[in-house]
Amino acid sequence: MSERRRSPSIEDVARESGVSVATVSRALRGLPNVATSTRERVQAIANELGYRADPSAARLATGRTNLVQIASPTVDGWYFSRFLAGAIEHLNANGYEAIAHPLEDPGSRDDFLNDVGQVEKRVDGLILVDLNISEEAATELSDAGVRLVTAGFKTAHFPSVIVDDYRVGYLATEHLIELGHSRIGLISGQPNHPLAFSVPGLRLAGFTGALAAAGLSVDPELEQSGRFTAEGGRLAMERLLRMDEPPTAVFAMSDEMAFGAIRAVQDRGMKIPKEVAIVGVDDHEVAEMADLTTVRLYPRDLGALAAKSLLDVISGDDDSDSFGNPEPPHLVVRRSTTTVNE
Amino acid sequence: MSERRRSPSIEDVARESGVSVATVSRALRGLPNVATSTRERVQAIANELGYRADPSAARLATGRTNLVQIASPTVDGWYFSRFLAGAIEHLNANGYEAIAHPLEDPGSRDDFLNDVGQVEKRVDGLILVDLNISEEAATELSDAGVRLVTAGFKTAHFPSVIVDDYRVGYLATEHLIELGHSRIGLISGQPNHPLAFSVPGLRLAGFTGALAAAGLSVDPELEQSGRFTAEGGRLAMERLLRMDEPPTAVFAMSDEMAFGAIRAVQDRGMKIPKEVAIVGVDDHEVAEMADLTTVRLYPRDLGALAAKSLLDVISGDDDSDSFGNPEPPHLVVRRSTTTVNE
DNA sequence: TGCTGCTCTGCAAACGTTTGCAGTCCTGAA
DNA sequence: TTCAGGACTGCAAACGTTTGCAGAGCAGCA
Repeated sequence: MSERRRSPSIEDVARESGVSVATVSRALRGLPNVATSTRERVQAIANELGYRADPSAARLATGRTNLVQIASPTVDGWYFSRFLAGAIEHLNANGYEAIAHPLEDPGSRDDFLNDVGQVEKRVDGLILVDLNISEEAATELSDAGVRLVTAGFKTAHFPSVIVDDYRVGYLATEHLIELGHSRIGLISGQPNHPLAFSVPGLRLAGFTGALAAAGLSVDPELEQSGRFTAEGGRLAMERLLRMDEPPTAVFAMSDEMAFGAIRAVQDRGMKIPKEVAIVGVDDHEVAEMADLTTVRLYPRDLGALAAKSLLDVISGDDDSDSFGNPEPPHLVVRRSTTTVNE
Repeated sequence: MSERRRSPSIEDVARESGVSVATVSRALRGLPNVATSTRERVQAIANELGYRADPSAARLATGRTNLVQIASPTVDGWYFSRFLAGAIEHLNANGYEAIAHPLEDPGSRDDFLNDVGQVEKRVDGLILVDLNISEEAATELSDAGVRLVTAGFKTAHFPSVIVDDYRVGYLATEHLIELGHSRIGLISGQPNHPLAFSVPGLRLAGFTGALAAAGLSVDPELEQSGRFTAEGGRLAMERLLRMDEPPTAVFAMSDEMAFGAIRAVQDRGMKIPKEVAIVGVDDHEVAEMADLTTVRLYPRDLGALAAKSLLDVISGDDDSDSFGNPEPPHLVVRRSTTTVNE
């Protein structure tokens, strides 16, 4: 059993180098007004002793934690995991650690909302991704002085970084309409909680918007929830195909659901895109292999941008409420909708 | 601009309820030896004031952070994001927050190794997943008193939670051999850093082990790196197919690489499994849709198990070095290797 | 020489908890 | 009636930093 030796404190460094703790603190943090000679000596001793400032003590003294929390519906979805990766990379590069905080079930969302006012003491900032928050909650957060950036939706109080999900729905649907389809199915996901996933609503709006622009009516029966999973997409597509008058094209709100949908179509022995055309969203790595037409998103970039924005807010230069938004979503046409541009 | 009011401290609660801060602290944390009446009064006041103990101060006083760090090669890979999800869920359910810390590039790995000794002051525990760490580094960590659980590999010093990656390679390869293949390609990933991804080596060992058991020799030319991405898998497969004597079957170390490989085969106009059989690893959601034979893993369960183990270690009941391991990997046969069991 | 102002350093007060120790009060038994 | 001991509470010392303020020393200038 190896001994658990107490790690050196700032006092040890001070004693060893014959200066006060204040000077050590200043020397090590690169503050001005410390003689070069002392600074070097202190650094040497600190190095030798393997000293690092205790984060808890520093946090207590400064009120800054160098911690950022990222709350998202999930941590393992295609979109969110990439968002996380982009955000964390940027945060780590700037000396912050990232607390990943998925809010999968309504229970954890309630918990989260309950002590959302305490967030300010736990972390320096918060990134809320694709989680609708009520205006009251936003006000409370704002009053509590929480540094917050939202991603994927907007509030009145905080800067946000968004993807134009109306456009996503519009582009996909417009594409299908241009190909001559008029009976278009929708595989969506469902919001259900005060802190609900905000994306489906916007994509739905884009979907109906495109239909309306083309003078087409929407048939509510043609919308099926796929719960944003491949399996859910497959089941949704099966329901659509079983209808008396099935759609000739389908817009799935995510590639994963589209994959499931493709499978359901193939299992019925039907041909894509001849009998059913399918378009997804994301441009999942597998989409290319599956020849899936899709609306490409850039979650990793978005995460990085959200992180950057938050750090700006934290450091005080939050002059503008809107930060440069990333590459807008755009359509990538493949063979799941057309055989033309091979 | 809304006012930034200072949040109430324990002193405010104490004054308001006419007791000392010590009593407040004890009352709120449910410690014994506080009269029920006082406890209730204090709780009421605390509630009314919206008081929550400042985590930084509590951490400084107790030395416990209620923070756990999870270091993994990536945060957005299929496997790792699910591992994370499982681990975080368990941690959050037990009052811990999780710091996600990807170590994508060698630079960040070096940084990580450098102040790995300081980990103990930042968090209560550390989960290291699929990152080979040298025995010296492990010793250093152990000496520093770091609570650590490794996942995906073992060290002499810490409990671990593992998936039998030798078995993964063996099962996949054995399956191909049983189907009559003798010239089997391998799409792998490459380790390159002291803190390297440890999985490929074991799967490779299982691969060669199975070949050896069948009296087959290994042709080093048949191993191509796919860098654990779909695109990489596709390129690797293209290289294999261009060989003078291409393999009749391929074992890809991940489903994503297998997807790319499938695509490469199809682009050549070749048939799966007739001309090339393919087996992957993971049982990615899309694998079923792609009819990909694969070795199924349970990363989410593994993450939860790792978290559980770490919490056991933290709370002191780390009697055993090995914790129940999760469901072992097993083969899921689909049509990318055989048309028989349709 | 005397004064101003700058550079460097130290003192000590926060920051907001937790917890060992000691004290007070009270109940019940001898 | 006395005393032991238990239940409850408070005092004050940590925990390890950061930072406002003031002082010491010194150089430059009048």
